[in-house]
Amino acid sequence: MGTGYDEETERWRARFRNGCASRTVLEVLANKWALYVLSALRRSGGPMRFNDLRRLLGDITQKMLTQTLRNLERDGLVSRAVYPTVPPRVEYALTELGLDVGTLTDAVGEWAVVHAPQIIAARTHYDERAAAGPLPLSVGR
Amino acid sequence: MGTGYDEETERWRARFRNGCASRTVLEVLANKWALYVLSALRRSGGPMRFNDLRRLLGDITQKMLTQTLRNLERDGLVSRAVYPTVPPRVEYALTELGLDVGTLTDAVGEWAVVHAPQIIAARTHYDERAAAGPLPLSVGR
DNA sequence: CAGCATCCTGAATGATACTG
DNA sequence: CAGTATCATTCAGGATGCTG
Repeated sequence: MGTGYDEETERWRARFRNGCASRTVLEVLANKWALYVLSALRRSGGPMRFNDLRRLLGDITQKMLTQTLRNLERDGLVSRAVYPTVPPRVEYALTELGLDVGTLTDAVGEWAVVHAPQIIAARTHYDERAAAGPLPLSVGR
Repeated sequence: MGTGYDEETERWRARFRNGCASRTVLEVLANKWALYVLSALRRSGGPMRFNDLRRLLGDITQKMLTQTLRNLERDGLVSRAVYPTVPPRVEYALTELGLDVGTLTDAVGEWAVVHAPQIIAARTHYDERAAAGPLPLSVGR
């Protein structure tokens, strides 16, 4: 009301005000290790123990693996089962939702394999021009 | 070599060592304003000026809009055209790559609309249980 | 084995003021 | 109009050491 925009624009803005569903999902997947953990669990096809994941991922710290797993559990993508044995046994697995997100990460992966090289190339190109200094006078640089 | 994993696992790890294409793409899209700027430019269907974007996005600061546009330009998703008039006129538009990424953000959006509510619900559920304190003795909490 | 607690660094985001 | 510059804040990520 009173923003000076037409109805359709107002609707567009309403959809994109913070809380947009896409950003919720992107924030989940953009965590540094989330994609790797999800992928590892997908690949195993069943539950994995903490140190199995840790070894498979190689250079992740315990803290980050714990944190990533907690977040994924909180978001309902991963389940955590504790068996009160000695030594302790904790198994992580994908939930239905976690399995389903695989369809999305696959889509991202397919797009990425094709286009990420173009993004990298664009960056290199941009950085080279930037290093060459500002252009003297240009239209549509 | 010498990590104790079989060939197939080694190949999996190689793909997911830092530099995985999916993460490059996710890092681009996960910036707080990237999705909104891309969406605004898509919606307009043509070039938009700096302050048009600023007004449309509402609560973005100049700094963040500038930074987001520079990043998107660097990544080859947005083009920047400067017209040396008085007052200055700068137009931003989607490149071919920027237009193409729309197919991906659409996919994210479709998945998100269906599943983001489940993620939100899982969080609420998790937080409620956490607030209730640790469970006394549980298997597979 | 599967973690938790602590401390630290750099990057992302933002508020504010100034400028060609 | 379309920025740049500076300062403050927050937080993700990580190194290290300890524990039920």
